[in-house]
Amino acid sequence: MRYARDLFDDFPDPDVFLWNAIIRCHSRHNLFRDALGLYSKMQLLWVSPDSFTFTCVLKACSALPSLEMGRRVQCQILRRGFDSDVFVQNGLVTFYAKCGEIELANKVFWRLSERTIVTWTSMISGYVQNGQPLEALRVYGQMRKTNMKPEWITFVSVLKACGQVGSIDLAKWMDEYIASSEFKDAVVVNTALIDMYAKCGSINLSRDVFNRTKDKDVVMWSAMIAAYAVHGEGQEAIDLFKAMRKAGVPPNDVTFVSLLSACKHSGLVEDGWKLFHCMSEYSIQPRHQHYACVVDLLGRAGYLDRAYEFIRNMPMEPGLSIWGALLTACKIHQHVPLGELAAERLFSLDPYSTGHHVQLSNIYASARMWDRVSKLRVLMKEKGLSKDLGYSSIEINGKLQVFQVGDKSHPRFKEIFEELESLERRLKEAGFSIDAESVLHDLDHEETEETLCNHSERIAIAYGLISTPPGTTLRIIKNLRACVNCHAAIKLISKVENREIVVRDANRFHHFKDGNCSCGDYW
DNA sequence: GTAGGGTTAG
Repeated sequence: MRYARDLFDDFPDPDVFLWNAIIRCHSRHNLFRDALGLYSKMQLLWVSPDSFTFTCVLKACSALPSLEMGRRVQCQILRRGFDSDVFVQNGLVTFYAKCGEIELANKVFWRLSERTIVTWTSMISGYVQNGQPLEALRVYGQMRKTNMKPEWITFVSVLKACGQVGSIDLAKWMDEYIASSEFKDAVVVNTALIDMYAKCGSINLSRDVFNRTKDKDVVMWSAMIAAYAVHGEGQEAIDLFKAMRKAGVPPNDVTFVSLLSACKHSGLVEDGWKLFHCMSEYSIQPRHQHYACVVDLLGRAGYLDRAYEFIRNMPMEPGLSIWGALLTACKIHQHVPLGELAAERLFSLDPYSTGHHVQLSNIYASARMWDRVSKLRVLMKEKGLSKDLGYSSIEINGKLQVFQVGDKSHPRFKEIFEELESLERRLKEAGFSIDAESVLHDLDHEETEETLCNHSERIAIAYGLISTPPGTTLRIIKNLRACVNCHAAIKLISKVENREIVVRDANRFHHFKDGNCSCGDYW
């Protein structure tokens, strides 16, 4: 790289081809700011950029990302008449999507007179990256209507969208479709399939894909380990890691993040601790993320002091995820002093995050320190923090239903609320208090994120109960942060109503049947 | 010599 730059600098009067080459060279080495600097310099020297220059520069703007710089580049593109060049326009779609400006990406996309498979794939993956999987699938549907032939990258984005939606029926349909295509043995596509099935709740189908794929690479092994992690099957993840070593595939840093996260969800503290310390055997430097996993691992298991000690001995400055993990642990184990310490660090690192305030508030509430709860509420109001609305979704007969707190938009909402009341009655009779969180609610008529989630979750459960006959599987998919009481309630419902209930909370699955839950974790 | 991509997780 250095050598290339020296050569370039020695050139008396580089033309646009040379400028393009050196800009691309910097981009390839992740030196995006330098690439953009060179682009500015080139303009100062009156060298006219061409379509190659613009695609490279847009890529650098996307990678940073820098919305402001990209917009300036777009002005140049218009001024110089490159607004019909399909490469440049594809770069623009990607650029806006990577900056989170998905509407602008969409605008550029539909204005184009010509769309290649890359354009379509850029738009689909743009929606996926911005967490809008249904839009991504819609665009894919539109693409199919034009008889455009998908490439393997297109499938990867579509599979990711399916995983985000969480519908197992959709997942199976895509799998069958791909099986009939020329990409059925592609390792990258199969890796995306493994990930998709895991996110749709079926670890067995993930494993089927894994088993049938030859020449597995490190990414595929890691994806399968991550799949076990998300399903709370820590021992399986560790066994797979052993098999991976036996197969002679060296792990990478991502493999270890998945492994450590598998351990922490299964309470395998000592295994996780050993794995963390054996990373150097593979010449992998633990990153901040690995440290965060260990803090989580120790913290969830209740070793709060050990976790704090570990943080203090870290070779790098502990960031958001470290203190966040400690705060979560303090919430689980109701440790007020350490929770306050973690929250203090979080507030200074990220003063305007609602989540951290809510978590600390919940720690206080669980310790019944109501005065501190109110003080915190005042602080939140002063900072102007708004609440994030929690929502839940539920899949019934392949159809996805989304509920938000207090949602009355559903045509059968009256029935739903009645079912909810009857549900609470039945639970109370059985000795469960599902409404513990509403103590907080009653305190000052303001709901925390958590009570909001619980509320929509309960609506979702009620809806599932009135829509499905006993004996069927109920899948509650998104964003559920079921508290201990809700967990107990779902257990009971699975028994009383003879239903299998699959719940996905923030990061893993829980299968409820006959009053039992197969993913234990800390509950 | 240009564009889209698989595993990390609250």
